[in-house]
Parts: sequence; structure tokens; C-alpha cells
Amino acid sequence: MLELAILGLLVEEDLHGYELKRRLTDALGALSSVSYGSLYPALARLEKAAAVKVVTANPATDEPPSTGSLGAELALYRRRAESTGPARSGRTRKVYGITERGRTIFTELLTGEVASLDDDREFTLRLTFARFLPPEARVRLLERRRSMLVERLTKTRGRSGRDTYAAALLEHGVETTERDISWLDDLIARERAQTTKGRAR
Amino acid sequence: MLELAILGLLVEEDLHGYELKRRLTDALGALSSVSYGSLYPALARLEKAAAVKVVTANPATDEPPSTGSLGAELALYRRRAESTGPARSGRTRKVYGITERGRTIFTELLTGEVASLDDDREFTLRLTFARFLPPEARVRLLERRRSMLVERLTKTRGRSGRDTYAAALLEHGVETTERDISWLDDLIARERAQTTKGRAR
DNA sequence: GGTTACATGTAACTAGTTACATGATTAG
DNA sequence: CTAATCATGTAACTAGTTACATGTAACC
Repeated sequence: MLELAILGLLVEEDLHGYELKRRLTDALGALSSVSYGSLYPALARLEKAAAVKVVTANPATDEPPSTGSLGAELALYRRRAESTGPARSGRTRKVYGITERGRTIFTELLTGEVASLDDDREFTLRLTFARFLPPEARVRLLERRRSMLVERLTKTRGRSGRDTYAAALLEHGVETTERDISWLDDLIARERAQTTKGRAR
Repeated sequence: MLELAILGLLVEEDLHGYELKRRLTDALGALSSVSYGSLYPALARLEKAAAVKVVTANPATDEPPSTGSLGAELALYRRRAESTGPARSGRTRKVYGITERGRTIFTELLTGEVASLDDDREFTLRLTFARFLPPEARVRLLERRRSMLVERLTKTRGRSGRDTYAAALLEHGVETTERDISWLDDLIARERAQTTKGRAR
């Protein structure tokens, strides 16, 4: 999960560990405030797997040598001045960039039919980076999540709370899940409309 | 977390590991389908800590020697015939009961101002067993959760999604959190009404 | 008499955490 | 010159998972 998040952030811009942590904590928010103790080892693993590589110790004066795809170049230029900052650093920092191999791994992790979408954090993370997926994969993701929630509902309906609190919890859970489902329906509908329009159909 | 759940279930009735697992998976539901690989070691730890003890290999013919508190005796009798079943077993099973020490630990875990309520699962679990808490502690739990959610909201509001998906996610998150807060407000109001009534005030 | 469900347990692994160690740079 | 912030990294721990190993008893 952490690997996916790191790669997702690096797709659009080169970043060093410290900054990466900040983004993970407050951009991806409440769900995953990552610690350095997991971040740096994760970066090391990714580097060993050739998914990322150290770009430089000061990113402000660096070559943007055709990142390969996805119109990321724009963001790259914009950000370099903005938040990675001009030549400012503490201890020498290691700025990481994603490799072509990293992009492949990223897509695999993001699509990955393997993992269970019954983990809310997992789904949230994937949807955050859904813009990097082709439309069909996006719809698949949304629909897999939907059927998972429907299943959860039918399971929950069979139960009843033994007291006020358990009952309130159960009922609130059902309502929340129902809202989640119709929210997904909206997203799916929008997605289909988009696709259909694109195909001029 | 697992320890808390186990003790919570044992407060009302003696159970063996296999049955405990079933309850944890479908009674406490979607949030935590526990595996035997964590359940049995947890039981062993609890036994070593004298929080639980093995009651018997067949619970149907056992002494209910004044469990000590909380009107749990009723449930005890009810359940013994019902789900722990009459003398039915596979391999010889170990039925666990909670000890007086276990009850103390349970209450500590349940009240525990230590743990972070930013984990949704943690809060859900606690509220599930909230009936075993005194009213004041219950209100404290609800209000701690509430302020945590308010804080989450203010943090989230400062951000904006960079594309449709991230934005939709953010917006839906805000709405869900707002609903959670007003749900908590209801529970708190009900709790206060109850307390006031009890005090004839 | 074999499959299914009941039942307990261990070993190796996963994915993170906290606490610590270290050091550079900047602001006051 | 010293405190705060930036920055990277390791070690020990936490809380779970999956896969395996073993065995009983009921169902058909």
C-alpha cells in the first residue's frame, strides 16, 4: 500500500523522502500518516527493485529528460520552483524519480485484481490515483468496490444489535454503506457517460 | 484490539476459540475477520496474564459460580443450550471463561484514554461494548470521537482534489464525516437525557 | 469409507509503528 | 551560539496475516 502511494506521488513529480512523508500525511490525509521508519525502508526497497532511482541532491537545477508519458512534464516544471524549493535543504537530500519499470509496477499495483477491496483505505488510495488508469479499469475498480459493499450489506442485514449501542452502530453502518453505494453509482454513471461521449455513440 | 474483543465476548458467556472466531468474524463483522493464527496466540497470552482461564472441555454441564457482576448470568444460561450446544464437539475443545482480573483489564482497555480514536475500527469496537461502561465513560468516549472527527474535518477542508476522482473522494469524505458527527450528537443527546432522567432532574 | 465441518495450534511472513541515532542549515 | 527545522536512516517491537500440521467426529 505504501509502495503504491509513493509511486503514485512520484508519477507527477520527483520528490525526496521528507517531502514525500508530508504529502502522504496531509495530502492523502487521515487514512495513513506514514512514519519515517516505514517510508525510508520502502524507498530503499523500491530503489532495489529499480522502480525508483535517485535523481539528484538538488532538484531545482535538474534535467527533465522526457519522463516518458502522461503529460507529467508540466507538473514537474511547476512544482520544482514551488515546493521542492530552490536549492534549500537540511542534510543532503535524496530526490527520487520514478523509472519506466516503476510506472509498470505502479499500474500493476493500481489495477491488481489480487488485493481485497474490503479494506476501505485500499480502495480510497486506488481511487485517488484512478486518473492514471484507463477508463475500463476505472469502471472495473468502481464496480468491484460496489459489489463488495453490496455483499457487506446483505451480511450485515442478517444481524441485530443486542443493545442500543450495538444496534445504533449497525443501523448507522447500513445507512453509510447505502450512501457509499449510491455515491459509487453516480461515479460509475458519470464514467459511462464520459466513455460513451468519447466514442461518439 | 483483539484482546479487547475477546474479553468483551467472554464477559457475557464462556466460549471456545473456534466459536469465538465465528463471533468475531460475523458478529463484529466487516471490520475484523480474525484468523486462527492470531486468535489462539491471543488466548494463550490472555491465559498467561490470568485474564481468562480454561473452564472445561464441555460447557453444557458446568457450574456458573457467580460470575461476579453485570447480570451476565442470564445470558450465560440462555446461550449454553443454544449455540455452544449440548456436548457437541470435534477435537476436544477448550472453553474459556473470563476471570475477575480479566474484567479489570477489559474495562481498562475499553476506557483507555491512551489509544487513538482516529482508527475507525478501534472506535467501533469500543462502542460495541459501550454497554459495559458507566454512563460518564460512555459520554467521554462519544465526545472524544466527536472532537476527533471535527479535527479531521477542519484538516480535510483545507485541501482540494487535483482531479475528478480525488475531488469526489474528498467531498464524499467530508459529507460522511459530517453525518458521523451528527449521528454522534444524537447518541450523546440520548445519553444525557438518560442520565438526567436517572437523576430525576 | 470418504468428505465436510469442527477444533487447536505453530512458523514464517507482512506491513507497519516508536524510539533512537545522527547530522546539516537556518533564524533569531 | 543555540534552538528549531530539515533530512536520512536503523533497531526493536506490534499486531496482525497465510500456510501448514494435526486430529476428531458427524453426515451420507
